Amino acid sequence: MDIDMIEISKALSNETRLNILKWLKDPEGNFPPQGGCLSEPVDLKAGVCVSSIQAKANLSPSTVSNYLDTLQRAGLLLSERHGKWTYYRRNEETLECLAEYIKTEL
Amino acid sequence: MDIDMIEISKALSNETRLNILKWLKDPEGNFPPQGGCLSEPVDLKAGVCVSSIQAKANLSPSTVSNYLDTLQRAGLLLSERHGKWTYYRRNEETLECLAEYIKTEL
DNA sequence: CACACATTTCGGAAATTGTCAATATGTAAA
DNA sequence: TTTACATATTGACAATTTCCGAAATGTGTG
Repeated sequence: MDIDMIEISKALSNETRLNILKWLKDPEGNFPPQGGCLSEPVDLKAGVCVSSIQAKANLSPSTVSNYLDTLQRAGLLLSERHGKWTYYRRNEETLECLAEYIKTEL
Repeated sequence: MDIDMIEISKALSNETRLNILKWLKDPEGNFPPQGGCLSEPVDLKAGVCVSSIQAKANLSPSTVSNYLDTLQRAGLLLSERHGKWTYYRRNEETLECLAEYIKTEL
């Protein structure tokens, strides 16, 4: 796993994006149940849908969609589409690598 | 010690600034001896002067001066003036806090 | 198929950043 | 004090980023 430190730093240098990452650390505590796709085994383990994040961030859907894309391109989030919804969750692996990179490489 | 994650991320989201931080991890290996102030006990422990960093970064003095200021305001570098020279060195404390913050808070 | 809804993409205005040359400041040496 | 050099600040302009509304795309439902 290699870290693109520039992309990651850019992704982290915005308060809302930083908050999204923190919120997703505790989806049950920060978001309503994700009941969108009842027939699929989609629960909070799969992540949180864009509209829930958008409601909490209080920004336009397009902005939030962009932010999530930025975070995903940096490798900090993973997404999974189920029906109409895209569920985003943290990519803990990258977060761990990032902490390790800062400790050893930077 | 509290971490301003946004300021730090902005400071890190530039290749040259990232390189400066890495270069300063091994001043002896990356820079010539800093002999500017012979009467003072200034060696590489105090850091590396702006012109040495500027030569290595291959950017204008003003740009490098700016970058160093950005890194210092983010708490990632410390500076010490000795005579005509300003010596910059890493602030290991902040780097450690940053790794810790990412591991536990983010 | 046609509709409604979740999300993404596009286009653009405003704000920020990158970078330099020119200028200013601080300090040592002559 | 005059000069020379190291660094910092300022002003300018290009490039990038932020953020929105509008339009486009994808998908389940009637």
